[in-house]
Amino acid sequence: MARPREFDEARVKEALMKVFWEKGYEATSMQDLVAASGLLKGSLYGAFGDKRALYMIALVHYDRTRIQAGIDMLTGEGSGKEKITRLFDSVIESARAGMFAGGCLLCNASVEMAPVDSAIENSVKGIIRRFQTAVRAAIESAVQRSDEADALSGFIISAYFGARVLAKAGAPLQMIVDTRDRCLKDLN
Amino acid sequence: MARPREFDEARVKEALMKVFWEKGYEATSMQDLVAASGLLKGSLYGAFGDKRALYMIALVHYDRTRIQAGIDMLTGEGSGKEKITRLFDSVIESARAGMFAGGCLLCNASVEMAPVDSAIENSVKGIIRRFQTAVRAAIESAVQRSDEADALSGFIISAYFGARVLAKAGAPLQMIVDTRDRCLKDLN
DNA sequence: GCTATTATTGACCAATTGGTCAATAATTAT
DNA sequence: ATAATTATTGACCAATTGGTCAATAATAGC
Repeated sequence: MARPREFDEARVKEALMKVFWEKGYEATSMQDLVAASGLLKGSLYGAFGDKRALYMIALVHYDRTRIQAGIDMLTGEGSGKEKITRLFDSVIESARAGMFAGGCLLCNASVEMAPVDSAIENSVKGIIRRFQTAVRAAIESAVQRSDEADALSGFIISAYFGARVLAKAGAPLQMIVDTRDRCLKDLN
Repeated sequence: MARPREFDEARVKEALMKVFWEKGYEATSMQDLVAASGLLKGSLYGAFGDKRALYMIALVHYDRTRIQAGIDMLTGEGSGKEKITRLFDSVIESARAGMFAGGCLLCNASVEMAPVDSAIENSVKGIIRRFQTAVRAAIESAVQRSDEADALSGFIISAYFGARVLAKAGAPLQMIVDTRDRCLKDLN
């Protein structure tokens, strides 16, 4: 009944996300998004909305791909200790690789956008909640008393976020390794 | 031999810092800095340099005031456990207060500026090093084997950064409390 | 008082910002 | 074929961006 879209929505979302991921919200211009997506400004507005809406879409896409991949890592097989190890090893790996300066979009959004955009804040909080729930489930069997899992999961999220920030700052890799090891200490 | 400055340098630096602290680099305009400092653009440029230089000055000022205050907390009297407690309690306190959205300028700079400005990156790394050294010194006597202090200090910095990010995102206060408690666990 | 030096001022700049819109194109249902 | 609907296009916009500069003002040394 109407003219069909010429672009692949998933591919465009991925492209938009990568720009915000690497540069942050404010440092990203509509020109950057136009260049990365292959769409023209008018099309971006027509299809998705303004810059804020694009950022929100990017965050949701990050959640559904990268965060979900992390949660899958925590949900798969292996002991709780192995799962948390994998989680931090992915940080170490990407820090070692260097190059891509994005870090973790969820962290970035927490620092840059959550304090100034309540819709983003709510979204970020929801993602953190889901993330923590997955961590809790992963360690529930790896901990002595199961009520420890609650507090431990919050703490692990903190350490994870901190490690991501340190990695982005270019701090010594050893700090991240130490963070991982300390998080694993009481797990089995 | 020349016309004297009409402004109080320390006061201006404090004002500049607060703007960058609250809004970040990109979201801060020269107009914001002009308004906050009371100086005109030309004076800011003449006295300090361009926007990047102003940010650097703000970061150094943050180091010499806020970070130093944190280090002083770690250097004063009390057990290692008490010192680390104080450190995290300051996060909890400012998270509870809400209102001021700045979080920790060092964290913010790690996320926003370190990856795109090598001068800032170096400065951030230096501050983190000093911070970690102070934490190590604070816990050296609070730990069983003194070689633990090395790894533990890196981990505590991670947890601290993570707590700051979670606080800024508006995550549940309980997560930060849990982070603190877990960091204190092996200290005495 | 004059000179040299530096600070302050505000007008000014090109470039870029996020965003709009009317014209055109490509569909489907009739 | 035509009408209705939606997508694409690129020119266009006012506002703001970071930054410059010549004129003026205030000081210290002579």
